[in-house]
Amino acid sequence: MKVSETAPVEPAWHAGPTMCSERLLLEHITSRWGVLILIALLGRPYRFGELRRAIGRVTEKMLTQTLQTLERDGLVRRDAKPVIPPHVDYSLTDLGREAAEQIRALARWTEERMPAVEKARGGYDAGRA
Amino acid sequence: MKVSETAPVEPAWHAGPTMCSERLLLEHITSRWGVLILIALLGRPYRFGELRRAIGRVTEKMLTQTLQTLERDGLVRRDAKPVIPPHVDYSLTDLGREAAEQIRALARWTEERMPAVEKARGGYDAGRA
DNA sequence: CAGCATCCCCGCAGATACTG
DNA sequence: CAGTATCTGCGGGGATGCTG
Repeated sequence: MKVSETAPVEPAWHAGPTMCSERLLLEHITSRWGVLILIALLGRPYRFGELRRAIGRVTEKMLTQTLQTLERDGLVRRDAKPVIPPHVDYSLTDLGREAAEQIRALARWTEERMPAVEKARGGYDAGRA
Repeated sequence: MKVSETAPVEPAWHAGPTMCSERLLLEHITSRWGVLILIALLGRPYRFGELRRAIGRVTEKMLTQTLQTLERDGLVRRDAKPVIPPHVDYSLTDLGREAAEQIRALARWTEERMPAVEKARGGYDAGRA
């Protein structure tokens, strides 16, 4: 889908067993843990365990998985220092910083507009009861 | 999570059986069909079937479901005219327009940066083979 | 410390059929 | 035309255990 044109929406941008790569990238960025990782790294680089504690309630598996996905997309840089015990730093690439800033803006927007949304939800639910 | 502060990331913003409402809102906006609906409606109002055809490959169920979610969040306005056959118009609220513009910006960003991302993916995959 | 390998569950998307 | 209702699968994500 060329979102540069507003409408009509070109099909096949999105779904199916073969989801297109743009849609996949968007999926990665806006994913549950992707959002939090990007925003955290916008502050400063983090080590693995440190990031885990900072985010909270994320399993090692999901953190690893998401970090790998973001690294593969070129958004996160993985810097493994060959020492014992292992020391791995994660930081944003320039590309990642761009993405992170956009997603942070969106996250902030949801915070700002949450009262309005909550009100709308209340009204909607009331109209059905 | 207060994303206004960059780090550390406050836990419990996100996951669990009880996902917080901000996170839910973000989920709705960035969802598979949510993105496409918002972007389409940014162009002009649509009728149900018209929207269905414009987006393509979306089942009635998912379109209905996503529209209801977005309506409940106060992003989409549903205008049902009491005629036979039924005639229902969907359009963006002011809140919805704000969200849609942000998501369109993000979608456009993914398009612009896709070459760089593809390149990064190639490099990453090459390094493992 | 920073992962990888497995198992397992339930939630959401798709398919299908029906209705005001 | 614009939905609702029900069934089913499959895979994302959590829990747990192991490793260099």
